[in-house]
Order: sequence, then C-alpha cells, then structure tokens
Amino acid sequence: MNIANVIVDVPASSINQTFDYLIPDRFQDILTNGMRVIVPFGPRKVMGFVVGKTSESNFSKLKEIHDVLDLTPVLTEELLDLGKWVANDTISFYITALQAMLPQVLKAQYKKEIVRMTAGDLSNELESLFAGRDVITFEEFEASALTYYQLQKAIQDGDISIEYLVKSKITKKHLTMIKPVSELHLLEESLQDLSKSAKKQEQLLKYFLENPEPVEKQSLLKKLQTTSSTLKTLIDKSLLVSDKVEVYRNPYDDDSISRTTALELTEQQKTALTPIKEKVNSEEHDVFLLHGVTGSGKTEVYLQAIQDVIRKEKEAIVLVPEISLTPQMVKRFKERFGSKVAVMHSALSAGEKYDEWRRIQRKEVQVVVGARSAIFAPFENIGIIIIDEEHETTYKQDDQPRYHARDIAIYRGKTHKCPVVLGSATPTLESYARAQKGVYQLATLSKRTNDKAMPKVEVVDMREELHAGNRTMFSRSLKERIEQCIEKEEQIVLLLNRRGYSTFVMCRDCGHVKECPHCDIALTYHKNSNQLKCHYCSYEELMPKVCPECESDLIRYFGTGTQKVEEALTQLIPQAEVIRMDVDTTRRKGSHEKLLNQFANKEADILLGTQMIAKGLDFDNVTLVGVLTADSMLHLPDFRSSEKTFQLLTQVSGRAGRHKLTGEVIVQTYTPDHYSIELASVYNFEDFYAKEMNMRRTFQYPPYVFLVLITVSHPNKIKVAQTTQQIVQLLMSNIQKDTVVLGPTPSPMPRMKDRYRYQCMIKYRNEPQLRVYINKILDQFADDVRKNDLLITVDMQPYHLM
DNA sequence: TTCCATTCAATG
DNA sequence: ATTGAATGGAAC
Repeated sequence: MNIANVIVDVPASSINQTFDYLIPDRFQDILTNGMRVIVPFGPRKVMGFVVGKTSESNFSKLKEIHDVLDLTPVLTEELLDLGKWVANDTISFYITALQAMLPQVLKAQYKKEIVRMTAGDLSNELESLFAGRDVITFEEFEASALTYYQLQKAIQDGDISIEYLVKSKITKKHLTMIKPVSELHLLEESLQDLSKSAKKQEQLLKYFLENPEPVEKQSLLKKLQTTSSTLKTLIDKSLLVSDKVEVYRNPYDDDSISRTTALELTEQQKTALTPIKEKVNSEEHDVFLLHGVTGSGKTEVYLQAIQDVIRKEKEAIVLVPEISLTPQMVKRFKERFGSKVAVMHSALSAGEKYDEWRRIQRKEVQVVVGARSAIFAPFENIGIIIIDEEHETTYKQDDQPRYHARDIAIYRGKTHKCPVVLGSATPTLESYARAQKGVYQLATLSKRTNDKAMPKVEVVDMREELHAGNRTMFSRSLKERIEQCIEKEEQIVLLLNRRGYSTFVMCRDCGHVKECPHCDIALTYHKNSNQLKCHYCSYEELMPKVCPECESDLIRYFGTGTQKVEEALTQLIPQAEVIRMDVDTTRRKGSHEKLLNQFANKEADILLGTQMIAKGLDFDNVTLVGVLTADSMLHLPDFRSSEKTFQLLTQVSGRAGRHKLTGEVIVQTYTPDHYSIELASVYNFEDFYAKEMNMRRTFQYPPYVFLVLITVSHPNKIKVAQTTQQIVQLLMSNIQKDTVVLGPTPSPMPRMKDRYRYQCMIKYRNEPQLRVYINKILDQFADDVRKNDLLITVDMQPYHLM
C-alpha cells in the first residue's frame, strides 16, 4: 500500500479522476484517506485529497507525494463516499464536491516565485527586477516591463527558475500565557534581592506567588497596570515563563447564556415527537415532515429529540436558513445544550468558521446549528438531522456543486440510520406530496403553544385605492393603522417584496397581468426591444399600448425600490421613525444585527425592508405588519411564484402579535383574488396545496415532473444558440417519450459579462439513464468547452430558472 | 534569425 | 486550470 489515489485540485472534466502517487517512506505510517496532500502535477504543484491507497498502479513512472498537509484526515471515509455521490448526482467534479464540504481556509492557495540560479550577471532588466534579492514573487515580474519571452530565455539559460508553491490559508489564533517557573521559592528569593525602585517587578512576583496558575498576558498587564517590558525582565531572569497556546475564536459569549431545561409539551407536540424519538432510539432511518404553524413550538420538538440523541452519545445536525437572521434560534440551542453546540453560518469570519469546524471534527461538540453547508459536518455518529424552514430556497446551492441540503440530509440519514426531520409552516409541495404519499411521515402542529389565534389579515385591493384617487403606494387603511400604532407606541414591520424587480407588465386599472399563452407564466418586459418575452418557451410579443382586457392605457411595467418607499413614507407620515433594511444598508458585517437591535430597543417605529425581514424575527412590540406589494413576486417568470408568495405572506403574518399584544396584518395587492393571497390570508395551507398541485399537474411542473436546466454561454450569440439547439437535439434522440425538452430559449438574463446565455429545460418523470446521457453530451462538447471558451452548466432540480 | 502570440496536448 | 512546447507569422 505504498501508492495513494489522489483527487487533485483541478476542476476540469479530463482531470475528474484519481491520479496515483508514490507514498514516500516518511509518510508511510501517517498517510490516511481523507488527508490533504501536495503533489507534483505536470510542472506545478497542486493540493489534492487522498481517496484511496493501493499497492499497484497502471502507471509505471509515478511521482512522489511532495508533502502531507494534515495530521488527521479532514474528510472521513463517509464524506469521501458522499462526495462521490454528490458529484454524480449534481453532475459536477469530484474535487468540487469535496471542496464544498470543508471550510474555506482549508482551500489551497497557489503562489509562484522566481528564483535566481546564478551568481553571474543577468540581463539588465532582470538585474534591476531582482534588485539584489535571490527570490522575487511572480507578481513582481508581471508588474514589470519584462516580457514572458525574456523570462523564458532566462529559464532556458538556467539563470533563473520558477518555484511553484502551495500555501495553506490556515490561521490559528494564539494567546500568550504567563506563568511562574515551577520552583516558586526562586520567586521569593529574588523578591528579597529586588531593588527598592523595582515596584512593578515586585508587584508581579507577589501576584504570582499568590496565583501561581497561568494567566493570559494582556489581561495580566491590564490588571496590574504594567507593560510587557517589565514582564520581559522577569522572563529573562527565568522567573516567569511565556507560553503560546492555541485558542478557538468564540463568536458567541457563552458565559452570558443561562441554561434552560425541557418545556412541557402540548398534546400535539407530544404526538409529533414520539415517533421521531422512536426512530432515534431504534436507530432507523425515516423522514418526518413537521408541518407546524408559526408559534406552534417546532423548535421545542427539535430540542427534545436532540436531547435523546445526546443521551445516546450521538450527534445532531440542525440546518437553519440564513442563520445570521435568527440569533434567537442559536440562543435557544445554546441555552439548552450549552457548550455542546457549534454554530456555522455566513456571518462568521473565515477563521471563526474554521474553529467551529474543528470543534466538530474533534468531537468537542455534539450539535451543530448551521446554514446549508453544515450538512457536511464531519460527525461520525449522527443520531438526527433536522432541517428547519425546509421550504427555504437557500438550501439549494446556487453554484457548483448545485446540491440541495435536503437530498444530502436524507442520504446521510440513510448511511447513519437516523431520522431526518423537515420542519415548516409552509412545506414545499415536493415534501408535502411525499408526506401525502406516505414516503415521509407527516406530523402536524396546528395550534400555537400560547393558544393565541393567528393575526387577522386584511387584504387591500390597490386597484380600488387607485380608483378612489389614492396614487401613493400606501393604502388609506394601512396609513391609518400606521398612525394609530405610532400613537400607541407600538411598532410596525413593512415589507416590500422587491424581488419583482424583474419587470412584469400589469394594468393599473384592472390588475391584468400579461402572461404567456402557452406556459401560464408572466411575461418579462425587455426594455431595449420593447417586447414581452416568455423565458420558458421563447414566445414573444410587442409591449401593448393598452390593456388587452379593459383597454385602459394605464398598463405599465413594475418595479420599486425600498429607498423610494422610505422617501414616500416619511413624506406621508412625517412623525414616523424608519429603519430601512435592504442590501444597501446591511452590506457591512454586523450591520444586520445592529439595525435589528435598534428596532428591538424601540429606537424606531417602523422597520422597512425586503424579504430578509420576513423570517424568524420576533419582536414583542410589533402589532402591525404591512406587505406593500404582495403580488410582485407572483408574476415572476417562475412556476414556483405562487408557492413563494404563499410562503412569504404566511411567514410575515407570523411576525405580528407573537406575545401579549394582538397583531394585525395588512396585505396590499392588485390581485386580491389570486388563490395564493386569498388562502394565505386565512392561513389555509391545505386548500392552497390542493389548488397549487392542480396547477402543477396541468402545466407539468414539480412535483409531478423533475426538472433539469442546461445553460450554455459564449461570447458569440449564434454559437450559443446553435450549441443549445444541438444539445436539445441530442437529448431528444435519447429520452423516453413522455420526457419533454423545452427550448432552446434565451436565459432570463440573456447576456451576462459579455456572454450570451441560452438555456433548455428537461421535464421528466422517469429517466434512469438521464445523467449518463447528459454526461455523454457534455463529453461531446468537452473540446469546444476547453478550446473555445464555451460554458455549459447543468442544474438538476433547479430553483432559480435563470 | 529573433520575437511574440496563439494553439495544443498533457497533467500519475 | 495551468503549463511548456509547438507552431507560425511578423519584425529585424
């Protein structure tokens, strides 16, 4: 077993395989599968993962592993296998899948240096570039006036050579600890000999005679009001010892957290929890869909299920969406499980993420609460996997590998023989359909734990507002209620659904929205050509001058920003203090929490924001929630738009009156009788589900079919169109007869970064060989991709159809 | 012949 | 993805 099979850090289709390397004797005993190594690859050096060891190779002239980067494997055997599955399932490279499982700092960085090889004279230009040094960075050369040809010549002459380096980004945090030497009597003796003026030294020695245990340097200096030079004198006298120790960065202050114990469960919670606990204890895999209205106590169910897992000395993974938005959630886990919890989310610094990851790897924690990528936590004995708010689109990764955390969860659940719990107030149709079919076990929490009714939702028809002469974006009833709230010193959350910026066309008079006659999906307005286009089937027509329904000339395309709303709001209600939360005001790290804290401290009356404020927030003084434009998302060119609208409205409604005060919700819309708005306003998920399933069946969308989106991009438009057409044809010749291929059609964003984009979509029910076909097609275009700057991306089960 | 840009196959 | 080598055309 002196040969290692290595997956190298080169994402290219021809490199998507293992490469064999000899294991030098000095690594023989320590090298294990899952470790990172540095290997020579062609003329350079690259990072790679050891995925297997053998004693034979088909290749005769093997190179040696240059270096080993880890003392213990960073990937378990399970994760190596999982990576293979992910790569295959999402049609991406193995290396890409493996990289996705690890914190960013474990990614290698590559550097080139130019080394002087001769003491003799170099050319004038080179001589001045080196300026007396023996080594310079490659960047210095690139910034200079020298050409590659000159460099090449010098290399050929043996005057210089290029050194390829692989650098690790790892930064461990260290603290300096100070302690006395073990022979404390030495301290006492020297205390006698100290000169009278050495007051600070005396103080330090006395301190350590009383407290001989190690103490952190900075805090010591602060406590005794002295400086490091005094300290240094004593260290030099060999009375004190300075020691660097590695510490974890702790993003959360655990000390300030008071512990909680299990709460009394309601009957419904008990009924939901029991079968989950049974599977935990019998160590069997199963998937549970926990359908619970906002405030029904889903989290307590999670917590108590995890309690059992911990009791069995197993581990738990909890996924939450955009965790930085829900500090409350993290707090609840920390309160229950204390230091057994690691947290992984995007707001942490790279170093903090790495430290949390190591706490998991070293089994110092038993619970991880994290965003999507936490599903790859390197636990080896998982007892439960929980996905909260399972409908959230953030669980689908938007770039390679385009995996869905839910799929990974179920896969790992099977390997670890443990239950997977999907929780949501508004489950995806995919999950709910599976629950209905008995593939998942459905548990329903229909009652809130405090027995309070859900807040009343008032739907305001904005067409009527317009007809009554109100041309602002605030209905009379919303304005009135805002004023009342401010009077009573209660707070307001206003949601602008700005995702509808991708402009759809609507008649301000009758609310009619132009839709594609073949797809039942809103047409998108293209400004440059003044046309309306369907991004599914490439149907197009000219922008009409008057509404085809009511012949009003008030037909317009839509799109409004938060800034505009804020201006309008302060104009209309000048006494209102507004906090605006959108991409602009939350770009800086920590600004998110800051704004939310300000609002929680009642420094403002109104919190105005986009989607990001809809989730998980819990303010006890908020009694009014206003949705300014409930329909903007409804008309996106996305078959999930109704589902997303329903989810959003339900989520925001849950924000009002969570505590003592009763809440109210006002939803403004131009389409008050759309079923997603109507049914969300009365909290009727069942009917929405039935209705939406009908639509999905009629138009053949998930969960009735599976989707694949193939996007082709290239600087030349004709090339893109041709290639996509070829792909469609190749697909057509392979697929079963009930499989549909739509397109080619321009992508919703037809040109990005000077590249044209075309796409085609596959809708299939049963196509066991589909991945094989797609891979074959990709192979056929591999040359084109490599040589001609062509790009083909495949998204299995896409969420964003662009 | 020298210089430079582009193409191309190979990477264990 | 990145490389050195091959290729071929323009500049000297």
